[in-house]
Amino acid sequence: MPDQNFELTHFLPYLLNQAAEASSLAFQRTYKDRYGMLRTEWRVLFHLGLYGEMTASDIGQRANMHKTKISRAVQKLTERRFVTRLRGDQDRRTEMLSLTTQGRAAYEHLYEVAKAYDARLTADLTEAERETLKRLLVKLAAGQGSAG
Amino acid sequence: MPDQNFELTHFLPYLLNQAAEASSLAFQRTYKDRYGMLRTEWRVLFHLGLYGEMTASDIGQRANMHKTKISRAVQKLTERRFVTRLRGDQDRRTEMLSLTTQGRAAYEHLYEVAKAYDARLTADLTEAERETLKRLLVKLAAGQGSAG
DNA sequence: TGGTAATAGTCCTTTGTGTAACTAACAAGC
DNA sequence: GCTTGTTAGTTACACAAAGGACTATTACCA
Repeated sequence: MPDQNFELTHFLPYLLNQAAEASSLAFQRTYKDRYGMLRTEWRVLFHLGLYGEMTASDIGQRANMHKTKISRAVQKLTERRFVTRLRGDQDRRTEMLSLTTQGRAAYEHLYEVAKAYDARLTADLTEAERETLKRLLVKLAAGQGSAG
Repeated sequence: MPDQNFELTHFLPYLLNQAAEASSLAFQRTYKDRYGMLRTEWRVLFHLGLYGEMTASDIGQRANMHKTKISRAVQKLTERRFVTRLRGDQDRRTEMLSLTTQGRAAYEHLYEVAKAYDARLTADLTEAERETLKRLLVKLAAGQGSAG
């Protein structure tokens, strides 16, 4: 019989999933209801908004997203006139992605929404806690501890 | 133009998702490769292992899982002889779920694996960090800050 | 006891994801 | 300039997830 000092609610992957799901579920509405976006599309939009023009692969590397996801997201965003694609001159396999005026407007709106939402989520935390939490999450998201 | 002091990598739902995905992906193998389980099935198994017999709805409440997910997970676990169902006497809509000998063996093995994995994930963290991280995640998973 | 509402659990349909195969373009070696 | 290998992005297919509609049973209440 396993010792009971290790609980399911102390198991990190489980906890992370629960927290991620809970926080994403509520936030999803902000971009789904108004812009009909999926999470993948939201991510692409934000990458272009925050970091400027880039190609699909660039986004893939930064966001740790598979290229098929991005391909589909870009397709949707293009259909909805949020993003334009421009074939590269030197390398004609690549497409440079950028926001349209409409896309930028959506991004800027959603940016404020995200910022407010994040602030609300962490409102109860001390500054130190907030800093610790985010630092550790970044670490886990990247190489995850000594598991690397 | 939004101010740049709010980055995507500081946005809590995004971070949580990245960390959850990264940590779950690696861990998945431990139960998928050997027992052919999905995450939902793993969760059901662990609930029964940790907290004893209970019904599908009980698990749903504890794990914050939709009943259809549980229904399917239980079906699979039953097929594989990890779980048995016993129709309730008083209320014949309910089914009491419990682990078979084989199910308990799988649980006990996976329990140790989970414990070791969790320890490895948090190996780089100080005791204080570990405690803070988990406490905040529990909070976020439940009511999420002041978002009510 | 007959009617309405609520609950446990399943089924079905739609949507999203991951993988592998594919096309097109480029790069290198010979 | 051909062959071989690599990379960017798309497409196709199989698998997993999410939700609503459905069935069966129970609870409430006149």
